[in-house]
Amino acid sequence: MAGVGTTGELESVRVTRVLRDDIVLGRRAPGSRLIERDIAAELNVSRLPVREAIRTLVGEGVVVARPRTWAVVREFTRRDIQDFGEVREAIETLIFVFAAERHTDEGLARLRAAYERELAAASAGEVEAARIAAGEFHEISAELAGNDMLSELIGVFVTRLRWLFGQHDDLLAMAEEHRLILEAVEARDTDTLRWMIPRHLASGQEAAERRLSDQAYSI
Amino acid sequence: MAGVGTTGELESVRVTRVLRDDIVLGRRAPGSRLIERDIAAELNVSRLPVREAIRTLVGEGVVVARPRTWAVVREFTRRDIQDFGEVREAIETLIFVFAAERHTDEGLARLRAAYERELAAASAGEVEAARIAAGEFHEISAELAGNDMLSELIGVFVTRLRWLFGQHDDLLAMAEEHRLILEAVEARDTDTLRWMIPRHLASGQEAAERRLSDQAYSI
DNA sequence: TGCGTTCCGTTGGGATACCAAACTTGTCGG
DNA sequence: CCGACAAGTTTGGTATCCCAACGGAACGCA
Repeated sequence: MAGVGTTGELESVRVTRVLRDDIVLGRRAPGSRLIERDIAAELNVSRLPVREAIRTLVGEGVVVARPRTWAVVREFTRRDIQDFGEVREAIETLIFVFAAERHTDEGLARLRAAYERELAAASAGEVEAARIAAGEFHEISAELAGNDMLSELIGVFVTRLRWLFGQHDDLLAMAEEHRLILEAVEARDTDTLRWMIPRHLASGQEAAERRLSDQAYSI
Repeated sequence: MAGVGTTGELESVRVTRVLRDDIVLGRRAPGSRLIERDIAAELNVSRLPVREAIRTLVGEGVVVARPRTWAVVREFTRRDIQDFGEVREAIETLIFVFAAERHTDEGLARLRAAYERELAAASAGEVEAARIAAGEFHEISAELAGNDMLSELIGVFVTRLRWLFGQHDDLLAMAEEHRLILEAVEARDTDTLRWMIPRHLASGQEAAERRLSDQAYSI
């Protein structure tokens, strides 16, 4: 058999990861069909894990499924990105402000480590590694915020986040913004964070919207 | 067979609704087991729709599932309710402020209709009807906010919301608070909303926390 | 008695085969 | 050009079977 013998990992989790990466990395284009049987055959599994994976990705907002037809990779419109940004601004402000108020030394060290991984990868031009580290920066911040619900939310957002980051060209600029956030969190400077976050998001947002109008993903 | 012939509704949707109501209405207690085979037998369906339903409810945050064991109805701790409140404050503020800025006359009329249904039900002592109308008040507000992502979020939150409302005894007080919100939205008075929402949430929050410490749901 | 270990029944994850409902799509006729 | 219709696809669901992993209780040991 194919990838057997890895670990006790559930097939549905594996399939989810494969499909998610396919989508985020652009190997499955927005609008393309996700047909259970075909995917099951490709990955040497039954339709069941594929079904679960598709549900999960619908929950993460990168797949659209209507009853009794195929699901498709979601096509993000300019409007979707704008909506996402509005919500993200509120959530991330909450996260970083709470993180500033509640972080421990141990947690801060992990946050700094993620930033340093991101910076190193960005400097070396390792695009995917930088994006993953950037995602972790956000996830760790949510943990520092000491609010499980925020972590849960970020967990769902992070796929869309990866998609957005995929559109964000200037990795070094993003790392620099994360440095400023890191320092504000360390100094417990919530006032600075409250005006900094919207700006931070705006830069990634603009890049995504620009890219979108170029490639005309929307219908 | 049992409830066949209703409509083209998907079994998984029906099962989800049944389980959700069981949980929110307290017919399935926090901590009680959700065993696929048993539930499937109870509802005369196969295990698949039950599986999907449980996944959905995990997504809505009212069920906890670990791999390869039974799922359980979530036990909310005081901390969970506090975390939820913090996030909800940010999201709902966003919703009502945007609703105030962006609502149409038609939308406002629907919001008022929901409020009036809530008030009527609360006055008549129809608890469940009042709670449903209160939930719709929030959902319609999210629509008025003109941000699909907010609607999506509320859609996920609404089950937990119903659970919280289940702890909220004074239906008339809640309806009165919704009237104040409704008026502020109508007047596009965002400043008032920004300080009103936290107060509105706090009242429901307190009731939930009080009830929790009485019944000692947590471990 | 207190505690770690072993063992067995239970339970979910997955595979396979099959069917019905309904969604797509292409075709034909007005 | 548009709508009705027919054929092919695809999902949702059922029914079974199997296995690995988990939970819990009995057991043995210190």
